This record gives sequence, C-alpha cells and structure tokens, in this order.
Amino acid sequence: MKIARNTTAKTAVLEIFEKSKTALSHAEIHKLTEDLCDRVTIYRILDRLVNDDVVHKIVNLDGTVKYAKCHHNAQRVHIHNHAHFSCEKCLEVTCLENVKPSYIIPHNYKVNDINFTLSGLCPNCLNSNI
Amino acid sequence: MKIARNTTAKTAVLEIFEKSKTALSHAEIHKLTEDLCDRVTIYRILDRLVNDDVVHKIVNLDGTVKYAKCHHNAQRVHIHNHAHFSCEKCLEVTCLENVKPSYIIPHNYKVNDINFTLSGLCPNCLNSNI
DNA sequence: TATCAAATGCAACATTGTTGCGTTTGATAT
DNA sequence: ATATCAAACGCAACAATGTTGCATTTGATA
Repeated sequence: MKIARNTTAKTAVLEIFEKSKTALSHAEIHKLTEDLCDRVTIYRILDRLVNDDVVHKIVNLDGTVKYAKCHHNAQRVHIHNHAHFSCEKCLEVTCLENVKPSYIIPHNYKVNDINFTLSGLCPNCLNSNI
Repeated sequence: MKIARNTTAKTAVLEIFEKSKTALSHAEIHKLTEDLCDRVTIYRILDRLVNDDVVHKIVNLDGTVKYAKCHHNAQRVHIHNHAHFSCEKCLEVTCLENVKPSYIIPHNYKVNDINFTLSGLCPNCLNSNI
C-alpha cells in the first residue's frame, strides 16, 4: 500500500480549498499557487485528493470541471449525492450540501455515483439583477 | 433573425442521431459521418442543434460530453430534467426519460437548467458481470 | 438564374488532461 | 544526524477537445 506524504504543494492546495467558499478549477488553483509547482503536479494532487475523498470533482453543465473540499463527517464510503449550483453569471460553483435529489431508477441499473448540478442565477447575482 | 438551412452535413448528423440508441460524443459523430465534413463543422452543427432544442448536451461524470436527440413533445421552452445513465464498463450514455429527480432548493436561487447523471453499471453490463 | 447570408473548410490557436522518465524530497529506520 | 526508498515532483512531449477568423461554397428565396 502507498504511504501518502505531506508535500508543500499538497499543503498549499489544501489551504486554498480551505479558504475558498466556492469550487475551484484546475486553472484557478494553479494560478492561486503562484507557480509554486508545475501544472502537472496540480493535476496529480487533485487526483490523489479525489481518490482519498478529501475533495470531490464537479462536472459542470458547460463541461468545465471544478473541485471542492468535502465536508462530510468521516464516512468511510460515501457518494457525493448533494447538489451543486453553477451560476450562469458569475460562473461560481457552490455546493448545496443540503439539497439531495430523490429519484426512482429501474432495478436493473446499479448506481455507483451521481452528479446533480443545477444552473441558473445564484442569490448574489439574482439580487444584483433587480 | 437567422434562417436555418438544411445542409447535407446537418441532415447526416440528424440521421446518425435517429439511428443511435445511445448518446454520442463529437468524436463518435465525426467518425460516423466518414469525413463527409470537417471536424469544426460537426461542432457548429451540434451547437446549432443544442440551441434549437433538437438535441441536448450531456456532461458525464468523467467530463466527457455527449449529445442525444430530444424526444419531448414540441414543448416551447423545456428543461432537460430527465436523468442520464453513464455505464462505467461499456461507457455508453443513455437517457432515462422517465427518471426525474425531485428536490427542494432555497428560494433565493433561480434554476434554469439541471443536469442529473447517474453512473454505474447498465443492465447489459450488470448481467454479463454475473 | 441572380442574390445573399447561412454554412463550410482550412489553418491556426487555446485549453485541458495524460504519460514517461530522471530527479528531488518527505518519512522512516538506523 | 544520516542513510534509505518510494512518493512526489519537474520537464518535455503528446493527445484530445474545443474555438476563432476568414475566404469560399451552397441552400433557399425572390
């Protein structure tokens, strides 16, 4: 089994997640690290964090990929079944931790993961639109 | 206002959609047209079809983008609120026309579109796994 | 058949993500 | 403190995906 290490790059990425209220793309994270490390390293760090269930990957309606820190309570195996909201105006993606979809699916499908993303206007942009 | 035209390329793409039971990626469609037209043209045709609500765009959990023909009944404005299933094994994406999620979202969000994708094993692959 | 914009082809480019490989570095044991 | 060893890294190269500008072609209309 692999033994994970706490590298400067990984620590920096985790701090960035901690500070951010919204989900971040690879490019945004890379910019925020200010060339602390290579582009590829960010990809590898994100891969590991997703694998370790520290962050989750969010695929947006427009095809962009973002990452956000998990706030679950140390569950062993978990599905990120909460919704994500993607604002069409400010382009921010946020977790709606409490919005969970209910649905009925034919029994002959085996569901391992779900992605539930809503897009439209977030409270901020909705306000400034009036 | 723009007046759409029925070009050979567009007709070919629509036929491909008609024949396919699953959602198709840009690359798959391009291959199926057998170099009838340029790669860029496929992109532009797909853009138009999505805009005209003839096909809908499905973003998968792995970030891949696929397109499928809409089967709605001439609704004027509609949200593609049905679910999509993405098989981890055969990689096929299908529409689950009858699976619609229900959810409760805070009133200060304005939802314009939703993306609900499930991934796991489809009936075919589930069977062959036994 | 002339007209005119919609649609196309082509080239060039940007972004995103992956892989291989030699080097560096963090955690552990000595 | 230092040796050890693999995890993690940097770099280069590559592949896939998507976008844009512009000259050319083509489909629908008059």
